[in-house]
Amino acid sequence: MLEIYNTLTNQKEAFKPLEENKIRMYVCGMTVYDYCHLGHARVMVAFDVIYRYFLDQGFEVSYARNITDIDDKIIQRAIENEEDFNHLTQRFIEAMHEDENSLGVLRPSLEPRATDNIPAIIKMIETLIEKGYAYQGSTGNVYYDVSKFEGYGKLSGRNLDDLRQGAGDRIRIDGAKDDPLDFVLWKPAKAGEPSWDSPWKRGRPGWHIECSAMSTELFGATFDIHGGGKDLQFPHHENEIAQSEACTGQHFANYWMHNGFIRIDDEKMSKSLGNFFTIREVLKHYRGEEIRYFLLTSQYRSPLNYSKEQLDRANKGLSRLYVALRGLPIVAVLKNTDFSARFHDAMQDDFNTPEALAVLFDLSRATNTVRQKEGKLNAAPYGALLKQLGSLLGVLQMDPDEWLQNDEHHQGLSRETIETLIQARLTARANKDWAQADKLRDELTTQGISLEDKGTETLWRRD
RNA sequence: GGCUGAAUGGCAGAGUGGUGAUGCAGCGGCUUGCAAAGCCGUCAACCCCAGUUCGAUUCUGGGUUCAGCCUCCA
Repeated sequence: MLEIYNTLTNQKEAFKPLEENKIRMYVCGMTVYDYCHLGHARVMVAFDVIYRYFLDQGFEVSYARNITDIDDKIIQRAIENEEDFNHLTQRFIEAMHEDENSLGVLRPSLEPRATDNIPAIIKMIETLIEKGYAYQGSTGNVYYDVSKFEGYGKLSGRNLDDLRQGAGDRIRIDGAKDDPLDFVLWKPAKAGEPSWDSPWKRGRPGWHIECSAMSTELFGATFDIHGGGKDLQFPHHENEIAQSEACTGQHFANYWMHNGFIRIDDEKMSKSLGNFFTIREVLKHYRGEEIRYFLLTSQYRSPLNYSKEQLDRANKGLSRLYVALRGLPIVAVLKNTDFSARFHDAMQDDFNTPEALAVLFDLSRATNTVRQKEGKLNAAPYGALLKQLGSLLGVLQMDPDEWLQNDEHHQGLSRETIETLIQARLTARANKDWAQADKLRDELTTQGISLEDKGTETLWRRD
């Protein structure tokens, strides 16, 4: 039975979709005014694994991950760059898709964009005004009146009094608002800013409303899963609930899933702290699959510290798994094993990927043992299972030799030179000229090439 | 101040009321011309103080420390 930790109730719950066999999942995606960093990579990969697992379990999955392509920061960045805002957002959407490809992330089934859904947004704001949940302030902004919504704070475990008290002087008292906690639904445009016609002033939507409008538009008033980074729990998701439930009068998402942060030196990685690494920066030194593996070494809700050492370990861990697969013929998968059972138990326990990876290592050991004792042919079904389970995590799908010989990041010897040196060494070995053979091997070792003698042939890999 | 969540071996990171995580690193062996890889074995942990229990790292209470949210953030 699949259990998911639900942030709404702060406990693991048995997962039951609204419609049998069908899952509707909405995840808050990127605001596209800059390159994605590792924090974004974590959301992408975490929900990608969840998506893959649901698909593997035979569900029909509608997975929507929105793109916020209009907001204050986008406008500001466009002005700084002297660039049309559509051009800016298009650039970073393309960059995002490149990053996703590098990480082996499947494209969500839907990628709704805020600017494509302005009519749905306006419609929802109108309904909120009609129902008395929203009002237009003196400056022309349309605000959501949090005091009208009874359940405000239920996702983040707060109440209005706590919030008002905790806010202190951090929240500016905007004269146009009835309550400092009210948030903006529609914002009038300044001259030259991107804007849309509306029943109010010409302007643009506030940040939270797009997700309410688009998820409701795509999935209806109630759907199965709503996800995103932990930092969106408040206020973004809290506000989404307020907007959607006030508008439709129905329960919004059933399961809320929030992934933990990436940290640098035990501190949250974030744009405001300036301590972030973009995905493409890290890709200069490590491969996408290494980054992906690194992200899977901790459960998605736990914090995860980024360091070079961790990425190096990811490389070693993956090498161990790929070594087990190396040279095995392609055959049918081993059936009904304890390994699959344990793997699925781990995944069904709120997507426990570290535990699932542990199973892959046990399985690789079994593969190696069988290979040593009974030969390649008998080991192959184990390898096939290893690769199949790996596919659920989005790893181990490359050709093992290609992975181990890693042509992506080296500045050393070419393949041709390596092969030539290996041939020369094989000749020396055949003549039992160990001094010459060792000299050639040392030469390769200093270039970061490890050799493995297997009978009459020699395998090599880059460290 | 309010609200969350954490504290596990040298490092990373799961999990459990009583024996195994797993990976990296270390140590011994098998294997190898010697290595590498692999296999076998091995070392080693559960923040502190009470309580519940035959037994607690795991449950309860208190404490300490850390991280996050309460302001844009994945």
